[in-house]
Amino acid sequence: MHQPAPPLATIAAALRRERGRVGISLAELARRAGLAKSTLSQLEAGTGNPSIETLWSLGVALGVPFSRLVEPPTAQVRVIRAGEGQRLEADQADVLVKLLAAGAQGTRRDIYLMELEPGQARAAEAHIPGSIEHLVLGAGRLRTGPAGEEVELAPGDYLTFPGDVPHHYEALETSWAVLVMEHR
Amino acid sequence: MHQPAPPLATIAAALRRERGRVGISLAELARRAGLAKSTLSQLEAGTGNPSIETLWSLGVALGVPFSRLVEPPTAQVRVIRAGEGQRLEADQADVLVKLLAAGAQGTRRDIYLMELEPGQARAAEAHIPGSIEHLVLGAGRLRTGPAGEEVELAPGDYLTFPGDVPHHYEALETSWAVLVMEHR
DNA sequence: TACGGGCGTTCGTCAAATCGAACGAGCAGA
DNA sequence: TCTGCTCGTTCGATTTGACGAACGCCCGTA
Repeated sequence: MHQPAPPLATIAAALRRERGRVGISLAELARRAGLAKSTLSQLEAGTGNPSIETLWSLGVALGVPFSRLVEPPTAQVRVIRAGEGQRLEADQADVLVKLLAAGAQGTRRDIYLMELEPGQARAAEAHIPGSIEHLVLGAGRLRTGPAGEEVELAPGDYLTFPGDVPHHYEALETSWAVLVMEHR
Repeated sequence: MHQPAPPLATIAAALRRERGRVGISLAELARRAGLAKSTLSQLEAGTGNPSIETLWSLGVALGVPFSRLVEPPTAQVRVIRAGEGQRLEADQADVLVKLLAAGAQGTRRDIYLMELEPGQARAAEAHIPGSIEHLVLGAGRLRTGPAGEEVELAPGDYLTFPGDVPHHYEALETSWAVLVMEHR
């Protein structure tokens, strides 16, 4: 898998953008980050290849997570696979998954409503790396989680776990849940 | 705001982990990334402070997004039981809002659990422009929506509407709902 | 007009990251 | 055993990123 963009220009743009958002001068940011003005000046000019520690301290000073500075601004077009919601629906008879709101290009979350009938445990494949699942049980009883770390949920319970490892769903009663899939 | 972890050791661990996942040798990875073996060896040992380009090429060679290498292993399994969790400051007595998952600065969605007692209608100010609210009712009956376009919801119902206009919440019974706030 | 202060850039120096080569270890096969 | 290969580490040489100082610039103000 190829990464989309060379980060040099991206970082320069991100620094200018985030610094403008905070509303401080280049010199002020350099002070807060503990860097030399010259270093920051070159970074914002697109010249130079900062070390991790340098960029990290800038992230801290700007109050933004690290990835904000290296990844292209609008969460690069990680296409939400059109069939992803329906595929789950198709291959298991006693699970119904409804896509409530698809994250448009550039957003990072899909919202599903999942209805499950009691039956044997269902295994789910690992999703794309970096995805996270958030789940709130609406009704019923549900045993779910990453393989080996399953948890039993009651209505109103909230569970989050990485979606990029194999995990299980097992409805102990007829259940439904809200599932928020968070992509990277 | 402070970032959680010093990235030096995190990177070393991430490199070993991801390389093991791909199943290639240190020398092979160095070859694919176009780096000297010695450089990679020191990085995996925790010594050194790689430049962005160096770490980027490793990300490409490993086929993982960049942030995978610098941020601590993001998600673990976490459960918030129906009664647990820290409640947010409620501006009205008969509403409880619980933040289940905050979008770490820069992400675009927060997940809330909202509990409402029946009472008079509650008006919400308009949020920041571009925000969208998604709501799935878990139990009870809730009448909500933008002013003038309120809809009555039953358990399992899903409603979405712009959050940047004034809107109302009115619980007809004791209710709870999952609220996903989508920003920007 | 001259002054002080902050701004962002440029230049020379130094420390450090990267490189290339050599090393010992492990392993397969003749 | 000996050969040939790959692995991962260590050690000088060199490129290069980070620093500090100086520069020109723009504003308020005396």
